[in-house]
Amino acid sequence: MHTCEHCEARSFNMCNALDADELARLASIMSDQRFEAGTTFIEEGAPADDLFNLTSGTVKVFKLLADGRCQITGFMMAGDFLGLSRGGTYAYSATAITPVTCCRFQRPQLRGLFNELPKIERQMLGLAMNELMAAQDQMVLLGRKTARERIASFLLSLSDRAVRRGRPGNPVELPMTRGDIADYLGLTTETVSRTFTQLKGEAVILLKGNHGVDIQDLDALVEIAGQEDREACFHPFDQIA
Amino acid sequence: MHTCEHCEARSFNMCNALDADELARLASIMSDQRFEAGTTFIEEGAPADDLFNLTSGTVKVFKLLADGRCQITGFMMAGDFLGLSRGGTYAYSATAITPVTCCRFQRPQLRGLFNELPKIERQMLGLAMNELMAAQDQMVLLGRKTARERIASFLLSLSDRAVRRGRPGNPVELPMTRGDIADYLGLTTETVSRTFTQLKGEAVILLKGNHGVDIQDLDALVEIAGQEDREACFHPFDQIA
DNA sequence: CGTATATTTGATATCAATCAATACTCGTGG
DNA sequence: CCACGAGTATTGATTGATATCAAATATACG
Repeated sequence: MHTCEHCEARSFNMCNALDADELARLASIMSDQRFEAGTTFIEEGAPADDLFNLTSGTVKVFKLLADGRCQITGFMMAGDFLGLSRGGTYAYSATAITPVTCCRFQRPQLRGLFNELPKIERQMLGLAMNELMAAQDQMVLLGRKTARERIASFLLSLSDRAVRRGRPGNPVELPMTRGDIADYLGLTTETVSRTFTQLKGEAVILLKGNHGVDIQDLDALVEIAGQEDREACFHPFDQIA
Repeated sequence: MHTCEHCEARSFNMCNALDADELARLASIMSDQRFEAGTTFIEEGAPADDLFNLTSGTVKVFKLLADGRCQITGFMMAGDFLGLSRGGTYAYSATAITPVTCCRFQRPQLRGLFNELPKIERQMLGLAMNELMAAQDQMVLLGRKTARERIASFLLSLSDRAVRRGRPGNPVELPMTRGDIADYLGLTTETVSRTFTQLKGEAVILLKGNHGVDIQDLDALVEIAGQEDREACFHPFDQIA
């Protein structure tokens, strides 16, 4: 019997809003899946047959322009949903940047479940609202922040996210490459690297190899980021009604 | 009796998914409201007591940084919802840029209605998904497009939106100022102006005073925008399941 | 009409992109 | 265990797109 032991306790996800029967019903229509690092398992424009709920690992969600320019719209982790579609085709591409495990739902079956369990719909609405607010923060970052502010905001948001998931907020783990960070923040690899170096020189951070950052002066980092409200997750109702 | 005669027929909104009884129930908890141009009726951080559904006019939704930098995250029109909150306070500010009429819902009452009419929840989920996809397109624009591409994309998206609302797609109406456009596209007033002038010089557009643009060469504009998929609105289920 | 506001246009500055090496990391096999 | 190599990151020099600063027009509104 498939329960949700793999859904991390603090993660804001579908499972923790359902009772045992409902979980069983949910489990009956989902299958576990695993992707190697580097696997692109959702391609923008392809038929959107499945919906995924990550249980471990990190995924980059991105859109490409015709000439290859890439904008990463988010890094997805355990608890996050993937597979938003527009007119039956995926609205973005998704690539595993670490090995990933997830639950796969087939759309027709999920459709039925939605009618059976309105709770799930509410939960999804809450998740969508959270994503929407994160998207708005990212628009502020991309439209109006300097490279320095972007990097500081990024580190803080990764740290907050780790804490929310019950992990230490420091040091910050960076499973993605500098290029991925650049594609997420609307910068280039070189600018990301230079900015890290600069913050290191000011003793605000310490680089732990290529995939870790130790925050040495949190106050300074918050100051640099331009202290917008730190992100938080609430019950769906908080956002809508 | 309050019906939805003011909800524009082609607009993707709550009312057209409900039957007469449900509409009446909805009407019973909402009140009409009007705002003059220039009125800021939602302030980021203020207690989020109300939710608004626009019936006419245009509203800019924005976030401010501490030093006054502004990012407009969207222009809202008839059918759109306003009042997203985070922990009981509004997540953004909203200012009418033309005279605006809207329906106001008080949260506690709306909360009850949600439990009564799950349809509304599904409709809201669909709206949220559409907004999320628009937000992702905007991230691509802000993170990776040139000023020229941003202006072209903006004009096309306003045109599409007008068509979807049953209005002519050309000429494009621009109720907002150059400064608003700049704050939406992550540019400055001057760059917006220069880019309009440039496109006019290439006979791609024709400026009709300060608040109108005639698209003279649609193909060229699409080409400049970098032809991502044109936006479209679908049934909520299309996006989720 | 005249005044305030919004827009356009011009000159210059600047931040980040680009182009170009160099250095580091990490996995692999000798 | 170390050397190699491919990918990844850093650093440097220069360019370039857009911001900034500064007038000059145009538009809208009382």
